Amino acid sequence: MEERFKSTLREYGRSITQSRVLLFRYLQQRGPVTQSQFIQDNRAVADQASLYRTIQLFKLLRVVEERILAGKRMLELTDAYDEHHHHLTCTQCGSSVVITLPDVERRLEAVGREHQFRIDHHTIDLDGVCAACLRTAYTP
Amino acid sequence: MEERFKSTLREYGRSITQSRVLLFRYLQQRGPVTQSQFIQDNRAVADQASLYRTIQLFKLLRVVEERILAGKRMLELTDAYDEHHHHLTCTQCGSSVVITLPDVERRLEAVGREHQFRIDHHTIDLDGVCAACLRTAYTP
DNA sequence: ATATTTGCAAATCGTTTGCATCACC
DNA sequence: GGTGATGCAAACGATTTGCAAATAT
Repeated sequence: MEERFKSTLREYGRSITQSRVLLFRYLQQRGPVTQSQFIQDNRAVADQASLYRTIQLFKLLRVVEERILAGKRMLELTDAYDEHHHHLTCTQCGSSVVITLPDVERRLEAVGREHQFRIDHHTIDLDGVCAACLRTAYTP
Repeated sequence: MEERFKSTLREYGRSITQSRVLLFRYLQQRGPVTQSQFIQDNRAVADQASLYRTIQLFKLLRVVEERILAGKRMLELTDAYDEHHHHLTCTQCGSSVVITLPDVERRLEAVGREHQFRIDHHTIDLDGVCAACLRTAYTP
């Protein structure tokens, strides 16, 4: 997906700079991340101002999007730069399981058609408590 | 739902103040709203500091939650204080159609069980272009 | 060679806080 | 009457900006 990312930058006349590539790779490896975590983790990669500018650019080019997981606002690569997927997030430990839901998606397409909408994008995310946390929780 | 809201305040030893009730009603009428719009619209109801404190409290008590609709971060009453529903949001005109998806929800319950998660909450939102915008858009 | 991006420092914006006063129970 | 909530003004932190230097095309 890095190639597609570079093509996007080229396509819109943006430079393929070292820090942009590094930040893209960071997002690929890190998965969903809070904005503050993103800034913190990349202090060495670029100046704060540039980090904020990069987030803006990535949002503008739809390389990243915001998403609420277990009540927290996260940044994540969009489907075009990552496998399309959904999250099953544990509100106890914060862990996230990636899931795909092809059947649900087909159903949502149909719902869109029923309302004469052209569906461009959907969000489906689940919050709950994972098996591990359910096992280790306090029992009276 | 206002009664339930008041009970919640009572339950947690919080006062049922005039401004809290007014802000709750505002959210009921307004539906999803950006935080800045919320602040703007309620300058007359309470001081900025109180408005921010109210948002914090409402989030803490899970009266409101954040949600991303058509890429924008919105505040909205949670299901406990509003009918459980989902959004079909038009990215052109910003209009939002409320939909319910009982069959999809049943399916997601099952997905949770398959992963041994206890699902507490889910987010399903659709973005696209509504019939009206599709009709009125520029055609070459 | 030119255009874009970066770093730095300063400015700005939204949000939070302390404290005295006010409203609710 | 006592506790919790509010308004005000000041403080704070996160985000943005202008501009000169650096990097990419």
